[in-house]
Amino acid sequence: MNRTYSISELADEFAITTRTIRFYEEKGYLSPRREGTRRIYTPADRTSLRLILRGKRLGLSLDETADMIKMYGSPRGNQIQLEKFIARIGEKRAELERKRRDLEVLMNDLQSVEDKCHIALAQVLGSE
Amino acid sequence: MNRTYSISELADEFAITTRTIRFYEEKGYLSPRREGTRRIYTPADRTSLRLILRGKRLGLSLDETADMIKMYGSPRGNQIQLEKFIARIGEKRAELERKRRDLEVLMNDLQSVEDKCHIALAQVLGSE
DNA sequence: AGCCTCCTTTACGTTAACGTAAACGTAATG
DNA sequence: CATTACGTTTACGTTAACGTAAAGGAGGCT
Repeated sequence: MNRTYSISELADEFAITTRTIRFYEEKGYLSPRREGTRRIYTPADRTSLRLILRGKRLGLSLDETADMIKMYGSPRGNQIQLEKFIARIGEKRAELERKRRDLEVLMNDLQSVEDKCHIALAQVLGSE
Repeated sequence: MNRTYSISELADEFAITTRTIRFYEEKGYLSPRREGTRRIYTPADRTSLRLILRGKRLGLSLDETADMIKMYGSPRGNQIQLEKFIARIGEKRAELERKRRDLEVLMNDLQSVEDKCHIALAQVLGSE
């Protein structure tokens, strides 16, 4: 069942506003078909939106995210082009790797703060 | 050796501008001491800056990052306060967990694109 | 018919996070 | 002693990513 979506259905599902969705279209990151004047979104459109929001959560700009989405097609081109493309992917992965390290450090820090909290809590409860 | 840093030393080290550092101070995220009119940064200031930039790379706002940095002191307070604090930490960790999942999905996607590239490359090289 | 709901376009407003320029102080260096 | 390097404050400018309001169309319910 290849159902479709209205703009407010998508907005509700992803907890964003319709303005945001229209904004993404205005900038060229989405292009739903029209039925009369109304926008009709396919599952593919919905996937694009999900990818955009995922990139956003990771601190990527819309342009950066759009670049990555473009990469998702099947790679084509001659040897030179393919090699350049692989290099670009490598850069992106390096960037994401750094994010992952940042994330781990931050989560470790939070963990140790929480540990301290539990110790403090145990002391408070023990001295009553 | 508890050395200190000038503003441009820090700017160079972290590949940002002095304007950025002054902006962080203006917003209250840094407060270096002064020697005459010049700003002098301690290793602790430098650490704060590093934390700010780390948060930024992960897509956190300056306010969010500053909130997290504030958490880093030793936890104090009565039972209620400690429990609320632990709850706040839990929320942050949940948010970071989601980022981590997002990151893994994205990196997997990139990996499979790269795989396709290598296959395409092998075909190009094989058919010459 | 009147109202509600969902949609549309157009357009000005807002916020965070800096950029950029002007105008000036101070200290070392050729 | 003039230039160069580094620092300062003040203030207006910019960009991304939407928010918000106005004004209206199309279909359905009562």
